[in-house]
Amino acid sequence: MDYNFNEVEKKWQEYWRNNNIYKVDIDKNKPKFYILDMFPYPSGAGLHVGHPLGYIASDIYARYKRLKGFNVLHPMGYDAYGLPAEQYAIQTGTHPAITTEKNINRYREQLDKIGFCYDWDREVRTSDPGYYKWTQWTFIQLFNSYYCNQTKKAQPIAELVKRFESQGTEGLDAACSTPLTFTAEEWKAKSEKEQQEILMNYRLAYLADTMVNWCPELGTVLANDEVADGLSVRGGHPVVRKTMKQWLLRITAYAERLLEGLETIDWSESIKEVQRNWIGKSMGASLLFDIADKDINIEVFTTRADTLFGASFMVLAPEHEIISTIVSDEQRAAVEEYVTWAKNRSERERMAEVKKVSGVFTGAYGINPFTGARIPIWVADYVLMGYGTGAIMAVPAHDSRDFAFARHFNLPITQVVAKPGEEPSDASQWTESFDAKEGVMVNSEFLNGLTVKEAIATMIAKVEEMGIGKGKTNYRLRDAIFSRQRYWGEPFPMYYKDGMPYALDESKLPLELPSIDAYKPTETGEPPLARAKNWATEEGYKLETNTMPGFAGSSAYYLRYMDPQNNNEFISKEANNYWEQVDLYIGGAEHGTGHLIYSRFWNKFLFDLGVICKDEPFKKMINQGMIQGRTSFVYRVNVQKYKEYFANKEMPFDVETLGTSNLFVSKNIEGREFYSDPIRVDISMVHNDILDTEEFNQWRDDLKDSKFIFEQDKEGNPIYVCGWEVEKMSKSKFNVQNPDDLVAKYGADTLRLYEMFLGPLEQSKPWDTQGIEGVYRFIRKFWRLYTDENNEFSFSDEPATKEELKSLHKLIKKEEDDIERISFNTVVSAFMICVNELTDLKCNKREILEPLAIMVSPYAPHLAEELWHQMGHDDSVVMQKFPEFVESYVVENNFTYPVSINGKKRFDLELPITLSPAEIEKAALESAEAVKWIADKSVKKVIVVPKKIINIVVG
RNA sequence: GCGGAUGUGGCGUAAUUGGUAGCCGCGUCAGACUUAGGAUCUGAUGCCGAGAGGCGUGGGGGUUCGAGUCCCUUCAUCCGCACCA
Repeated sequence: MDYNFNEVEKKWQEYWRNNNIYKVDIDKNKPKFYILDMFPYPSGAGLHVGHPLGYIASDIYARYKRLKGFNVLHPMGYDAYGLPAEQYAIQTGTHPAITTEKNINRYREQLDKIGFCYDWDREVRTSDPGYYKWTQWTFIQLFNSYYCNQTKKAQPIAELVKRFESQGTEGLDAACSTPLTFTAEEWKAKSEKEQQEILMNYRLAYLADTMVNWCPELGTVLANDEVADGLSVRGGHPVVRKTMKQWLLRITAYAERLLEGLETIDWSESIKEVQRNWIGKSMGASLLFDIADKDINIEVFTTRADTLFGASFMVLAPEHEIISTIVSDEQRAAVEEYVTWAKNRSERERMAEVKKVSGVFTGAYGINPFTGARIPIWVADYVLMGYGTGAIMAVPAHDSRDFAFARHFNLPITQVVAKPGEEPSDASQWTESFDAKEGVMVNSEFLNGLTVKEAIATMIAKVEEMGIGKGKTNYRLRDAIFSRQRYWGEPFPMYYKDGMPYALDESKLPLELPSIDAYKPTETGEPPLARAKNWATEEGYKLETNTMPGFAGSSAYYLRYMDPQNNNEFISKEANNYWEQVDLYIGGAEHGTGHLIYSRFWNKFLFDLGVICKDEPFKKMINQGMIQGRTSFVYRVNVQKYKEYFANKEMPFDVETLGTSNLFVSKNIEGREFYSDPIRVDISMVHNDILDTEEFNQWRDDLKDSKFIFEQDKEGNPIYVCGWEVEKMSKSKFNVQNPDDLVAKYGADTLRLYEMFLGPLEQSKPWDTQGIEGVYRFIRKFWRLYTDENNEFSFSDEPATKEELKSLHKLIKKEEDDIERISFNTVVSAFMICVNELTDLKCNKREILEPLAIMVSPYAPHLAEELWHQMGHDDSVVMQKFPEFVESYVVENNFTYPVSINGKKRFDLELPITLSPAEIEKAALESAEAVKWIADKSVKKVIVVPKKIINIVVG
């Protein structure tokens, strides 16, 4: 009988809970450390081994920091609003709160079994009224704020009103939907409703008609990051474009700060790049083109102002409002047809046909402001209304899309940039455009001879001087659509009066989610909340029936953990000033353009309000990789293919007599890949890639008479060998590793260690079902260090030997070095080495084993706690201090140098560690081995790297 | 197309950051204890070679006394964005 992890783990989990070991409070005598996991959405499927990977890593880091004397905040909670519970509610009528509660309890049970050190007193749930009160509160603040581009921060909308009253829009530079100009008098003359409409143009949370991603299947709109390839990310339902009145958050106001802030935080380069792309800053110019024979002009945006002389046509997005004004009578019918066609195409169709060129001529012409040339204006859906001005000047010679368009419709192509080192050529003969921003300008009047970079600057200066354009920065980032036509989400704290939205008084918060009789839209197509009885204020004004999206509740949850029970303010100054921000955030990289950018935006807004003290929410972030499944396959013989394959050959087995429906052939039987179909098989029936055929027969009714063509192992025994592939872990692929099963079989500590041992945290890797045995052996070996052959604890109080100390000190150094690099797999290796060494040394000394138990406690907390108590301590190992690094972990006084002759290692030389480089060199050259190797050659050079290597160059 | 990574034994990986490549583990092989082993323990295990020795970090080139690590080039795989003017 050796280590009984079941008993031990249960005992200490109870002890930790009963003694509130992991409770944390503000303690100004200690430095703080805030380490956070992305909180999970509690789905019905429970956890698989991939989920706890990041949690285990953060738990180890949190425990380590605590041993190092930090006051560690390490909380956990639930992102409780989500579509699955609501879909389930629609189907079954079960209130999503009930489903969610059930799932949360299951999650909690699973998490507890792994032995995390969360302070559960700080748990938050986004669907708790006490929590979403502050989500609603933040929304009201957004509604009541505008963004001043001069002070570069959010300011109260009341200040804007005062400004309008005294000076109108004079001198105003604020983020807005459409630039407006009016005087103070004009403002005062407007009705209340008109004024509210104007303010809506500036609010950070505003209501507007927008093109949205409408998902008919889900009955709601989705944000851009919730749509991929024209399908909803959750559920994979088709998404169409549609204009609807929606709440939006003016995140675009913060584009520049979101971009700049990336420089100040310690995130992976790849995720920063994802965010930079998403923000998509590009600097260019906006230019005005007059329209021939009309008294209007069109504004275009370009990053290539230098190529203006090469603009041979213009293109408008199909949604561009000027189209109907400029279109000629002859072209009107064709244009209208095209616009209608373009508008009705789904996102998916559009994406699938990106390469297909389509468009129509409007019959109108723009005027090149420099040459006066008339250039035709076209409408085409490759120009997007949502970016820039929805209109472009097309320069086919230097833009591949314009080039394709010009080729298709036979429009002129004019070269204006000469490739570096080449003479200009006839652009109409080109097979592709020259898009690079290099080379020298040609055919461009005053720009000729300038480089592209110079030409851009010169052109912008010129158009600014002429008053027909100006330098301008554009962002790809769009305002975030914030309305969802669903039930299971935060209600907006807004009501409607005279058709305009107003915020509820803050004292009315939280506005609780009402009960309704069914969770789907009303017959008239209104959102589910319209079903609620008396969904109106006390005065009888109608309340908003949309709810907030999933990212609302997750955008500032990390702040609430600092002060989770505070019912009077979002977060107290005291709590925020102490905990400041998240020091280490661990979670998946898939939230790069969603949660992680919305959080940064909310954080910056709350910072502007003065509610919090840090401008960025997450100082350092680690993105853990995904754990993939390793799917096993069996191969079912396809009789037809089999007969075809062996048509002219002798058949190795007779399919007719063996039966034709469930005949499986082992992986390495010759020709198998040509006549069999792979079928996924549950990994629980496969050991070391060998199928347990009896279990397989009992797996499903339709397989109970299966027959097998075996291959032979080395001893000639018949075995059925399965194939395998790395895939996403999922129930339908029969490759799910359930943490509960693993905990039951090997214990939580083994699971924790093994998840870390699997490889670098940030890398995606398949779950290797066999490797866990090795870690399990290590755990038991560790246990045996502390126990004798009768499984009794026994320790010696003798002083440790140099060798034993060296082993321990090496481990301390390794653990301290690697944990800061979040390289836990190498630390686990170091533990294994140390335990192997100490086992060989038969070490049972207290002096070694006590610090060792403390050191292992972040990784295997249950085992460590048991050992600690068995050594006679009353307090928890969690509360101990990490052993100090002993500088002289190299205990010997000698150092062994590898000596190389001409870069080739020849022998080892042992020298005192105290020698200077010159002395080392001298000793090396005089050594007997060196003399032998150098022989008659002359020594040209000696390279000495102290404590590393000696290299002698001879010739 | 643009951007970000990553390439090391049969497999997962390591390498003191430019200094003896392959630590630790899996798998495999051999041995011990066993009626037995999907148990436990011990040893071996990069490749070629009987051996001495040779070859080895995707390929090619370079810098260096010395390169998995730095530079150039090329190939392959994965991920993200994508008609963004």
